[in-house]
Amino acid sequence: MPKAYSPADTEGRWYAIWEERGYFRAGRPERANAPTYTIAIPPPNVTGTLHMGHACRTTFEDVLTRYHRMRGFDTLWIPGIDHAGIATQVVVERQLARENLTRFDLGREKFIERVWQWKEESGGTILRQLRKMGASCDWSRTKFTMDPDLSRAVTEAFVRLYEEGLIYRGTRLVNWDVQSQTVLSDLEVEQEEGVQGELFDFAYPLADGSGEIVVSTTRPETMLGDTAIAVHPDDPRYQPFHGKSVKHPFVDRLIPIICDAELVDPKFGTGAVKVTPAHDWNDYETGKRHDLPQINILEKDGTLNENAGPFKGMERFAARKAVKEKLEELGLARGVKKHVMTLPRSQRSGTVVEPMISTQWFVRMEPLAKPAIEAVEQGRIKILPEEWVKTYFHWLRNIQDWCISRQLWWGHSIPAQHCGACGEVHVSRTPVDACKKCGSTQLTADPDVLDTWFSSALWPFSTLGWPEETPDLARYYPTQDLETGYDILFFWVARMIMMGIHFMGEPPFSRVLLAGLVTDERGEKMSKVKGNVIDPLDVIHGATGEELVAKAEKAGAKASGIKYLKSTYPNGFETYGADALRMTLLSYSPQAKRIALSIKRIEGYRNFANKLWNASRYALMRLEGLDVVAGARPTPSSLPNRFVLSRLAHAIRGAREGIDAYRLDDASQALYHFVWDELCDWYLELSKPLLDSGDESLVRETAETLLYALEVTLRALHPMMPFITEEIWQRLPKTDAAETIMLAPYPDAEADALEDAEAEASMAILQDVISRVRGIRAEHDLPRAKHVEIVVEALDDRARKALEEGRIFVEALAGGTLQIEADGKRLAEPHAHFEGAAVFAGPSVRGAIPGVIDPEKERARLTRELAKIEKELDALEKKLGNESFVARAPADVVEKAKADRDALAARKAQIGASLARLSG
RNA sequence: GGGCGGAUAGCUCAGCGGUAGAGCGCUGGUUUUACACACCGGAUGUCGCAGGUUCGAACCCUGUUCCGCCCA
Repeated sequence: MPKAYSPADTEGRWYAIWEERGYFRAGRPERANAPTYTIAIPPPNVTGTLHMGHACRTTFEDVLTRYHRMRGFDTLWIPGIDHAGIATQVVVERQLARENLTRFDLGREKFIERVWQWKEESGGTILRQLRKMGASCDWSRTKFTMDPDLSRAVTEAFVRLYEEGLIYRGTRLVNWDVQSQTVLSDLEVEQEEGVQGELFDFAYPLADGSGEIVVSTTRPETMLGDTAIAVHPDDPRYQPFHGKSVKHPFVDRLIPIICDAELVDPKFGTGAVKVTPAHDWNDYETGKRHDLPQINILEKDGTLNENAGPFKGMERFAARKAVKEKLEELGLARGVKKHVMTLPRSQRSGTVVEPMISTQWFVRMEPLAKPAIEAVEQGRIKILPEEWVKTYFHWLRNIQDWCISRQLWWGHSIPAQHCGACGEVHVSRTPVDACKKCGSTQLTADPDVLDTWFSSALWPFSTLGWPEETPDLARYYPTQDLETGYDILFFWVARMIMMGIHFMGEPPFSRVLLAGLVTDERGEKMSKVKGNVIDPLDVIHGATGEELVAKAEKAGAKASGIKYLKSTYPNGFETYGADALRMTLLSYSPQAKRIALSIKRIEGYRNFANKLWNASRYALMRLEGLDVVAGARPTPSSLPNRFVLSRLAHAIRGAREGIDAYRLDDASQALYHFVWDELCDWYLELSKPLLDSGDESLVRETAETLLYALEVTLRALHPMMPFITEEIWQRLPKTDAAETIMLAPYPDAEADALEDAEAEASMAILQDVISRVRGIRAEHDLPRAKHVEIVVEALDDRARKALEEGRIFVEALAGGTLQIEADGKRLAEPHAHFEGAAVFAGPSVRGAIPGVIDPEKERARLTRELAKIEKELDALEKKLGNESFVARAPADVVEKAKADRDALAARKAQIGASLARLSG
């Protein structure tokens, strides 16, 4: 075995074997009667490449999947990709642009062909990358949302919802993305807060020439669509204006002055508000209240239409400028103020979204939301961490209808036809030949496609074959856990719950597990421009500083981003490996909304992998020629062997409880702590004197326990660190016939380990003595080679037994000869009996090391120790001096305080006396 | 404007009613044949601020300041 673990030599090899041997597949015959455990992957975009968010998802889901697989479940992790409407269309359009073509040059059909061609060639790179993370998906069931079967599911769902009156076509104000030239749902509009803008004031002259009314706007061009001026009915300033009209300065139109207490805040601006029902949400509602005309002034591309009169054909922002200038010219401008505002931007294109009146398809959400709320209220779905439940309820209880049509080419067609003769709309699974109302054959297919999230909402059952009643659907629906980032709780999770309940009659999963977003170590969102994107593959495989910079530059990072990159990671990344990255991602609390990924932390887990590797190396070296195999649990007699099996039980319990409670941070921590601080730092060291003891049965027992504990630990760790655990496990001699650790059973704290409180308590005493002796060695610069005599006295029976039984361990680990005192005579006055002795006092043992001290250093050490003891003792005495505490606190708490106080007092006396002797 | 969350060791964070924890960093020592990606020691905190509840508060309550995010 090499001295250091090399992930590069291990990971690819094992993954290929696992995949080739079909270990990831669900439906293994021997598990035909086993309970199922299913997770549907949050399908990444077909255009996507692996980023830390995916790495995070993949790790969490893989841990859950592997854990359940090892526990014997028939485990299915369904992989797949999303067609990602706008994103994909943009990628292919950009490609066309390089050939000086637009999608319109190709035409719809040819364009779609081109997208498919792109998809076949370079789509789904990410699925290959997920394998690098170790994802144990059942690749034989990989789905794509545009596959024929999934498209059929979309059509079926649409038609059924339409027939049930839950999908309708409506004309109303919608969010329009002028760049992508499509409508967006509310969720796809992001509010950019704190934008420095300006408030422009201008005057409308009254039609009767009796004066003017001044209004304010951040979007002057919208005045071309104004159809009212609103004032507050109670505002005395505008009493004389009630019932009057103003004259529009650019288009031939009289605009009424109306009173509206809801829209107008008399304290804001001039107290008079221009009303543009066709381009503003509040104004739209106001318009409906007052039956105002809706005048649309925009074309789909954001230029102004014929309703804009002289401004027709201008781009919206150019028009804004032109309108202002023209108002200046006319003497109607009334000044400009700075104004902080919120801008709605398209999540996809980033452009400022324009509210516009349009005819679109909508899903009526309220009836669907109700059961989705109940499912969580009744506990049929559990959302973790629980703090998200409130957010979930709040959104669903205030839900708006969902605009599902998109004016794109790439996506699922809306299964509707429009009659050119009578206007009748037909929605059907297969197209009709003639209009059912008028018989006309002038039917055109609805040109729109569906919101990508519509198909995603069906994902947990469409991937299993719905609407066909397939065996997979019967066996694996509902799934168990759904794990994803909290950012798509509404976009995806809530909609899946609604659709799952609606179409399948029961929720699509029983738990929703939400995780935070991965950011850079400063807590800033990773972005190509900022140059702070950490590519999971670079972390896994390693990358030089130059490579990182070159990559960031190619991705379009700003100079400041490059600077950050250079100063933060001057030497790039070493080959940390997938296991280290996985452990790191797991180590963050799921309650944290930010996962500020630190390379140092990854390095720490890389070191951990190496630690595990070397512990195994030690074990295998020591086992050579001993003919032991890992198999049934040993029942050792020696203290360290009992100790390690007991701590192992504790670690397994921690791991299981952590995973079950979706606290993978606790689970990984429990195992990390066990391996490093208990198995390696203590047990391995304790095993050395045992294995060197020459006592055949003791050697055998220890070899068996060592191997056994290691083997169980590897299985416990496997879901988190699949590669290294497999690599080591395969090298261990064992009776287990399993071909792979992947299919070996997950350890159980009761059956596979052995709790032993007695052994733990005794070991704690030995550990205490060893640590104290080591502390004295360090303080007095006593090298390991310097042999010392350790005189100890047990203060109780257990300690006496432990010291007698543990002599060789203390001697080996502390380095010295142990002299156990038969009574307390000499250690009661150590300085009278031991020349130049360093003394120590633990909770159940006191002792001395004669002939070693440097008086100065010893005094310093004892003073420090005494101060610590006194601080604790003071606190306890104060507490016990409080009558209320003794009277009201639970008896066990009081008892413990008393016992602690007595032990501390004894230690204080011992240390205090030594210190006094030294100083005197 | 409404809602949610955070403020704990130099940094990143865990703990959420019974004497303050981890990793990294800092620091002294060690080539002890598993591991220097290591080992053995050490130092480090008015747990944002102010009140309250309690025998006891980092933890519960109220207020307050700053910082995030979400929704309007």
